[in-house]
This record gives sequence, structure tokens and C-alpha cells, in this order.
Amino acid sequence: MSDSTALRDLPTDQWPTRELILREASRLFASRGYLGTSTREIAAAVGIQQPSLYNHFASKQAIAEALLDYDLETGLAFMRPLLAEEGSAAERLYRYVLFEVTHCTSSPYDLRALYLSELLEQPEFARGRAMLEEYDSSIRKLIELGIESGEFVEIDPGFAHAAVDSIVVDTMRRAARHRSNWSDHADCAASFLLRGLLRRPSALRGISARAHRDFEH
Amino acid sequence: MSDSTALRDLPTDQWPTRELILREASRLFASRGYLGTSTREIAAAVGIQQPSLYNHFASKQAIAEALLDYDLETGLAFMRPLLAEEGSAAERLYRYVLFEVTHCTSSPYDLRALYLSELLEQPEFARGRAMLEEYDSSIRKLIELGIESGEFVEIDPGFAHAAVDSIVVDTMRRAARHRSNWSDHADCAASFLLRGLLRRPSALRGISARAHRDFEH
DNA sequence: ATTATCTATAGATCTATAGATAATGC
DNA sequence: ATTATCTATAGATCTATAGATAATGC
Repeated sequence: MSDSTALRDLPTDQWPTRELILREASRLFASRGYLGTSTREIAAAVGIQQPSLYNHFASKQAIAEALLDYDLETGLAFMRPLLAEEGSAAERLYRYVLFEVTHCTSSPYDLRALYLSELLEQPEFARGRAMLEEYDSSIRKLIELGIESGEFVEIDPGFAHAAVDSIVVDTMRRAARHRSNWSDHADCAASFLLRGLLRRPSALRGISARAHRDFEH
Repeated sequence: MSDSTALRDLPTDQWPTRELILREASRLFASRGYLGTSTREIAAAVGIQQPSLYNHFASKQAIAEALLDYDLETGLAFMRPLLAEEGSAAERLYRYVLFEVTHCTSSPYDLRALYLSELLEQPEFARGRAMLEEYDSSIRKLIELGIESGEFVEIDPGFAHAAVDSIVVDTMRRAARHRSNWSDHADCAASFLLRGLLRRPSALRGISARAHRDFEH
């Protein structure tokens, strides 16, 4: 979409149908699951007839894939340079949490749907699973770096990754409901996770300050 | 069921159909969601025709409710006395984690389905939501007790509860996949959570030992 | 000419019931 | 007499396509 027709410049009722479909589908997938949401329900939420969806997407699966692509491409665009950076793993993990919560609350889509529902367990979403795997392995790598460098305590990286993941996803869910103070949610989550990971929890204040500073740009 | 016909004494192919339905339904709800699972799929997994389900349950909803009841009644039977006890909130929270992971791995049903899928968001599951609310408020109370007593750091109880919940549910999921060393998973999760909550993390070792001792009976 | 919408509908699948048949328990 | 199973099926709902109609863009 060109700058001259950026979505934010248009009143809601002039948003392109494709965009409305993605928004409503993501909301419905989040509350009823992917398999539990019918194309009829999506169309009704958008305000069009069910067959009209097929002018914009080839199938129900294609709608979900567009959402997955959007989310994971944005995520990978953040994670790849973050992983390539030198410096403190703790500070980078903190920035990852800030990114994830910001991304989720500023996104027009209800993205938690994609990972909480049965969507990715469907065989036809192999591509989405592959992208998620790269994303997950970036986070895992960050945790391993922190353990190797001695910044983090000796902890099972598999468990640590699962802990980071589940708390971040849950924080996304909570922050999406009260978008006003998403930043508090993100700090709460990042601090809690790092208190569980850091060998010297007293370093947390400085890590937090530097993460916020570096995240701003 | 009387003692003389306890399930564990019967070969698999003689388990009552009702029991097989609950097991297979819980597995399917976990992997495909409640709305995404058809009665036909449940019946096929059990090895009967779809209409035969209705000899054992009045509806698909009744199957899910039987699973919810089993899980939440077991959970409340543990939580009510735990909450009534005197003593360290940290140790009781540790015991709660041990209970939850044990309960999940020793249960024949795939219970995480109930809380990860869209099931409880359906309006018709009001009774299940009410039971879950009592359960949740017990855990919340335990956390508040810990904060008041000064055992835990000053933390938003809402966030702390969410963190405990999401890590416990995730640990249940992981432990259910590798049941052999469920105890390690439980310790990992409980330790991580308490490192994030305790004002004096050095107390963790003692808390863990006492929690294990008290949990044994 | 292309794009977006509609109505109509094919064909599959869904939940639940009806009614027949066989096995079980008093 | 009750219980568990089956086949058949009603009636709703599902995804996707076909084909008509109107609006948009060159």
C-alpha cells in the first residue's frame, strides 16, 4: 500500500475489504480457534456475503497464512539483527520482550490466535511451522548465549525457552486487552523473566535502562 | 466404579466405552480444539459408530463437561485444604506446582486441552468457568499471602498469577509429552517461579525440600 | 477489461434422533 | 427390562464454485 493511501488516513468504513477480513478473522481465530471459525462468521463480521471472501483470498487457509506471514516476517526482521549483535544476552532478551509486546499491542490483528489455537498443528501449515522454528531457535540461541557467558544461571535451555515463551505469549494476551499501559506489562514480564535467569539479579535495573534506550530506535 | 473392576486391572480393550470416549475426546480437543473436533472423529478414535456416543453422553458438550468436572474437582480437592493451612506461602505454592504437574502426568486424559482451547469461551460452559474462577482465586490468594507476609517481592499479584499460570500450564504440556521425568519438569518450573517471586531466593533450597516432604502424603 | 460484489447452489460434513437388533442382568 | 450397539437419516451448516450484475480504471 502506497503512503498516499495509508490505512490510518482512511475512515474505518473505507478500509479495504482484504484488511477487514484479516482483522476480523484474527479476532475470530483467537476466540473460537481456527477450525472452530467458519468463513460465514468471518464474512458476517466484515459485513459481506460468505462467497465474497474468495475475491480476496483463495481459501480459509490463505487468510490464516497471510496473518502468519505478517507476524513472523515482522518478528524475524527484528530477531535476525538482534541475534547478530554483540553484547549482553540479558539486555537483548529484555529488548525482545519489549518488541514482542509492542508488536502485539500495536498490531491491528489479534496475533496470539496463531500460536494459542490448533492452527499450526494442521499439516497444511508446514510453511508457518518452519518460520516459527527459525524464530524460536533465535530466542533459544539468545538464552544459550546468556548461559555460556555466565550472565544467566545454569538452567535447562529448553525449559528457559519455554518459560520465556509462555510468559511472553500470556503478556501479549493481557497487554492486548488493556493496551493503555502495555509498557508496564512488558517491563513486568521482562523483569520477572530476568530475575529467574540472571546470576546477579541486582544487574536488572541497568539492563532494563539500556534495553529501553536501545529499543527506542 | 467398584474396586473389583478398577480400570487398571482390565486390559485396554475391555475398558468401558465411556472411559475410552473421555480419553480420546481429551486428546482430540487438545490437538484440534473443542470446536474443531467432531463427534465423528471421537467415535472413530474409540472404534464405534458416531451415534453410539450418545448412549454414554447426551451431547458433545456433556463429554467436555465431564472432563472439566473431573479436572476441576480434583484440583479444588487439593487447593481448598492447601489454602486453609497455616505456614509459608512459598512452600505451598511449590506444592501446588508439584500437584498440578503430577495430576496432569498421572491423568489418563489430556487435560491441558480444557484451558488452551476455546472451550471455556463458549457461553454454554458457564459452570466450568465458575469452577475455574474458584480455582484461580485460590492461587491468587496464595500469591497475595506471600506478598503480605514479605516472603515475596512487591509484585503486581495479577501479573504474578498470570506468570504462575502460564508456566504451570506450559510445564504440564511439556511434562505430558515426556512423562518419565515429570518430577524434574515440576522442580524446574517451581524453582524458576519462586526465584522470580522470593525476596530471598537463597531460601529456595529449604522451601523445595519441605514442599517435597509435605507433598509426599 | 478488471474487480468486487451478489445470489444460488453443489457436495461434504456436522450433531442428534429414530428405530431395529443383540447382549446383559434381574 | 435395560443397555449398548448398529444403520439410516433429518436438518443444519460447512467450504468453495458458477455465473450474473454493477462499479472502477485504462
